[in-house]
Amino acid sequence: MARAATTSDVFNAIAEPRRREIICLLAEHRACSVGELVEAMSVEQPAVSKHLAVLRTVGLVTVSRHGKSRLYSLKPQGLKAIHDWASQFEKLWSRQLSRIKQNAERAAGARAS
Amino acid sequence: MARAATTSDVFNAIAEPRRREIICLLAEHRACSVGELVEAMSVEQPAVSKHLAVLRTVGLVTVSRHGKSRLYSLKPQGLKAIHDWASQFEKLWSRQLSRIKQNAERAAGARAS
DNA sequence: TTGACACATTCCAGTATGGGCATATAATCA
DNA sequence: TGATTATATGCCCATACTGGAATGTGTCAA
Repeated sequence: MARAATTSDVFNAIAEPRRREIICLLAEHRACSVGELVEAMSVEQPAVSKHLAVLRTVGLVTVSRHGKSRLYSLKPQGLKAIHDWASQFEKLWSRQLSRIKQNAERAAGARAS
Repeated sequence: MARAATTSDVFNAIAEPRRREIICLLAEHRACSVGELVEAMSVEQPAVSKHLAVLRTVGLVTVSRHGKSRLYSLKPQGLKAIHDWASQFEKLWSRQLSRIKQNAERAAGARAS
């Protein structure tokens, strides 16, 4: 079997750095045309269009036509899925972080005494 | 240019479903040997070892030798990075969700009157 | 209708993947 | 030491990806 399709789910879709960049740009500005994205990123137009197609098929963006151009906007619910998945492990990293902190404080105390 | 390496960052590493499964298993049990993972998942041992190698290179797991077997355990900080990235968009999806809810309530009110 | 513009799509090349299989390596035991 | 167990690694194949170049498609203006 080969690597899963980028369009198979949100996890695969956001693995690509350019697509995460697009997501950030769409989050900052309410909606962007393809041309605006091309200008903001340093990527050729066909590449941007392809990335947008991936994001569209996994439901992370929507399109609307406005004259000659198309406006893409973010559909953030898909990102919530990622967030929820990671939240599963929140206790683990906070516990670990507090342990690291405790160790550091204990070490500092030992040095002071 | 080709697709980014699975080992290039945490986002690419967790794109693969088996690797997410391994992460969940390691979160449930404190630590697992390769054999335990092989048994829990329905994947051959070499495949599991390769997935673990990917997770190791991106820093999501650590290994320790215990006799003949090796115990893998989760290093959850890497997952915090994912969580933090997604948190960036939290306002957007909560806003959208409340809007959807409002619309639903308004529609229900219109039907009632 | 023709031309120009904004995007989308197709084809190509180079690369890397994930699983299966065989095999190498490390550690324990008789 | 030799055998066995527990993993890791190397090789192969089919698959899929990303970017570039060229081309198709839809919309607007004159």
